[in-house]
Amino acid sequence: MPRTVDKEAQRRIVGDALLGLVSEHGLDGVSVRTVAAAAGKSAGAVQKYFSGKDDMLRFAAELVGERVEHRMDAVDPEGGTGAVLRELVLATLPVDPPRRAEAAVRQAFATRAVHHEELAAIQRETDRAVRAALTEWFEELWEHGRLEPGADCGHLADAVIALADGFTMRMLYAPDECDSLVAALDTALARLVPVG
Amino acid sequence: MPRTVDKEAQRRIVGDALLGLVSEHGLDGVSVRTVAAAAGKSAGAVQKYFSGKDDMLRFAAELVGERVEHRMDAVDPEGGTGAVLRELVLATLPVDPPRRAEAAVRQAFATRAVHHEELAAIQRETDRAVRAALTEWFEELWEHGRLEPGADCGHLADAVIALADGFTMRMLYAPDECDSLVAALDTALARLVPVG
DNA sequence: CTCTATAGAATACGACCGTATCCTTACGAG
DNA sequence: CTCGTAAGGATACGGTCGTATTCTATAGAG
Repeated sequence: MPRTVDKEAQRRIVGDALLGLVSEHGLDGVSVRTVAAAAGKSAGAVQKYFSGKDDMLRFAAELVGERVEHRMDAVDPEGGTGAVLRELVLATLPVDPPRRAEAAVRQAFATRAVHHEELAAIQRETDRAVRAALTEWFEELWEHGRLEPGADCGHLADAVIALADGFTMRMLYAPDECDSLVAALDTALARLVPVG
Repeated sequence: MPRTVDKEAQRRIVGDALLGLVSEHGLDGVSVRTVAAAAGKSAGAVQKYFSGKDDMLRFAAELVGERVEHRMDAVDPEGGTGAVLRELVLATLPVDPPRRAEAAVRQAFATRAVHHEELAAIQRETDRAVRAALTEWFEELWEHGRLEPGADCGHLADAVIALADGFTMRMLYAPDECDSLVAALDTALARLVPVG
């Protein structure tokens, strides 16, 4: 067998370049050629790694999912119950350049998913994982009596996710209101999840 | 002076066609030609009404803003305080085909606004109006003692908007979870805004 | 070393894009 | 009625898109 190369590693490099491009210019700035250039490769090269643009987008969307879950796992360290939840949500909010870049990417893919069933399935899978983790976290709180008896942990998780996504969207196109919005988030979380 | 025509009316017709196209295929499905076809006109005709595609998008974005405010004004009739707030939020959620179409359009423009300052300004203006109305509504509640004394009406409005936007986004790419998400919204609203 | 299959670049092709430029038609002022 | 002007259709142009195809060079098996 002749010359070979780690295809999965190359796909990851190209996927990273694609996500960088999306964070800067949205999905509209993504073409096979611009992605290849951003990855330091020729357009012909990326054609060897992906069967087409759709394959590229699907791969990148899964990369985004991985990153979200990884970012939430990284918060886990304990602290005040309310503070941990706050950090859990802030981890995904566009409050600094790197988080803003990632949030812009998530929003771009979520919007494309509205009319793209394959991407929608990936979005739903990511949501399912995040929701499961959050629900489990709430259930632990509940078992320790730090949550009122009647609380529905699943609904609570959905509400926190929606709150995070909603604030994310607004912060993305209104960066100046970021501080005020974080304050609003804090009061909302305090009301939604009254830490025992 | 020769033959004339109501330009603003024509702009509105073309804008409507554009929004219909966006609701079906996203902003990617929008080109001067496709919009013209959807409006039953030739591509050359719409060029007489708009200075370019950007002008067209800007006009359509303002149309969306008008519709949102109009839709919220239409809810106003009184009822149980909690029920009114619920209806106010549900009015913008994609719970049936027409509302889904409008929500998809809003999300598409919000996402483009992330990298398009002109559209972002329009989004912020719409948000400002909605937030002001909601804040005023909360302040009335507060003055009637139906809200706890320390409540920050502005922050509450921001939280409700974020909640609505977040649930909207998720419902758009996960329509099957719609019922469950509405249930989560109800519990979230009950906790966020404890109706006296 | 030789040969072959692959990496990767370059190029080609047809489609669609936004916009500019005609051209024909028909209304309305004089 | 006549004529200038706006309406609106048709077409042209340069550019970019996704993808298919072609070519060269190189790494590894024998």
